[in-house]
Amino acid sequence: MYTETAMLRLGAPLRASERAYRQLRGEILNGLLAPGAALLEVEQAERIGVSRTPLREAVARLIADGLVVGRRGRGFEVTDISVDSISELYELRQALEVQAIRLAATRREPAPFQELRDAFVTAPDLLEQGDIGVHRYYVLIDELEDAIDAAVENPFLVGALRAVRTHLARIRRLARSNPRRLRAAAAEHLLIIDAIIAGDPSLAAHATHIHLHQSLLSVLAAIEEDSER
Amino acid sequence: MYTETAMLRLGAPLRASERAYRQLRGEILNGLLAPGAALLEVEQAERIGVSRTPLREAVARLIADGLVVGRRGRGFEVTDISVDSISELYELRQALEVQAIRLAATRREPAPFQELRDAFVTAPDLLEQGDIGVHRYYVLIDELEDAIDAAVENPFLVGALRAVRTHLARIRRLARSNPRRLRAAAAEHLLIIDAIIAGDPSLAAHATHIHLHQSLLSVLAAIEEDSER
DNA sequence: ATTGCGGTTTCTGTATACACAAAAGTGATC
DNA sequence: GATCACTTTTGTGTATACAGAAACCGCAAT
Repeated sequence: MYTETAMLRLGAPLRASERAYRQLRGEILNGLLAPGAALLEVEQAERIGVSRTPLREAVARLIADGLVVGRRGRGFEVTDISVDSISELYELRQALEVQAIRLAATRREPAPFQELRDAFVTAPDLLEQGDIGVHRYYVLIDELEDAIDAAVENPFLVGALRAVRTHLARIRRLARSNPRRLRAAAAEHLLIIDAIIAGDPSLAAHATHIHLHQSLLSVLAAIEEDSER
Repeated sequence: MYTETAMLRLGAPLRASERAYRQLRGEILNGLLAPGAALLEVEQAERIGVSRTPLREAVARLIADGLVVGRRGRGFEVTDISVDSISELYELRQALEVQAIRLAATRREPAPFQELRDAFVTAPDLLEQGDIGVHRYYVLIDELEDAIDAAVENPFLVGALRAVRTHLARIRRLARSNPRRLRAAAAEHLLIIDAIIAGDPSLAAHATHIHLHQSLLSVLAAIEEDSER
């Protein structure tokens, strides 16, 4: 029956290892599995509902992602995020994003960025609308990142960026940005987009450098603030 | 992205998955397993002398390293190296090495670089001595890279650099550099080292940029030459 | 009270068996 | 001779069983 094969392809019974990977990754990124949390194979395998073999494969991928480390004797644990590691991550991020933006401004196809420009112009309004607006703003940023990735056309660079963004997702969680910072960030993004549209790699690179500098300062300040309470 | 440093005690027999990983990785890097070569689980497991489970783990790590890709229908194959991918890799490498050198020049502890400087001054002599000298020269470069990694003190950045160097090892194999290029490269390295010792991040960064530009040109020329024969 | 030791338990590392899907081979029919 | 259905083979995905090692716990000795 053709419906059967179709269902097998589309209805997508994901492989168990893939399911385990996505679930664990998601739980780590949204903080459900906190830094330092122990991952025991049998325990996690039962919880997720797969056997140990696919679970091990999932954990191996998480280790490669840098989200999990094997610990000496027993099991694995979720990597923790220190203030130092945030600064270090941003040193890598600076290098990658500046290069990516530079390439995007060089090879740009302006159309998608024109659309994004329009969206970012109205971003400050969005940020007046509370949590829903903030969420929409983050979606916008995702779209910008996707557009940049597409414009860069470099699997190596995009891959490295993806890895960095994985860690950033965790950092954002523990240092929620304030509205003022988000408005400033929107303006910075707008400048970057304009530089890409204008085909000015140097301007785009400098604007990105500044943006990331401010972003790091804001993150560190937010964490400082949190830890004082 | 750095791979698990493995919890192996000295003297302890290596885990089967680790053995499989190292052997396959080595064979891919030195060209024994050529780009495009198929990796069948059962076949490779028998050859290496481990069962399928650890072999799968090894392959998963190779995929994370970007040395192997899962292919359409069946099995896995060694990733191939196109001219395009070399240029792309160098775009990433530029970003990482420039940032690394910049940081090394900022945080430098001059001592190890002083020693390396002395060694690089005599590098041209080394290159007169045929293959043995060339090999020694490559060892010198490894030491320079190690010194930079240590000076950078950034696991994220160093991890990304390691990944890039993995791919570079394969590229070097298929584009052996000529002695003239190596002599020029030695001079370029000397300039970079001097900039680090002088604590001049900007000079070091620019010198690195130039060096990588020349390096890419040389690699592409060598490949062009080879393919014409 | 603390520390050293041995048994117990738990967990990982590895092998293997089974199930299911895809490709290749085979034969029959037109 | 070509094409299509069916069988066989091959290979992956998953579960599970087994072995060895590390942590835990209680007991005893100082």
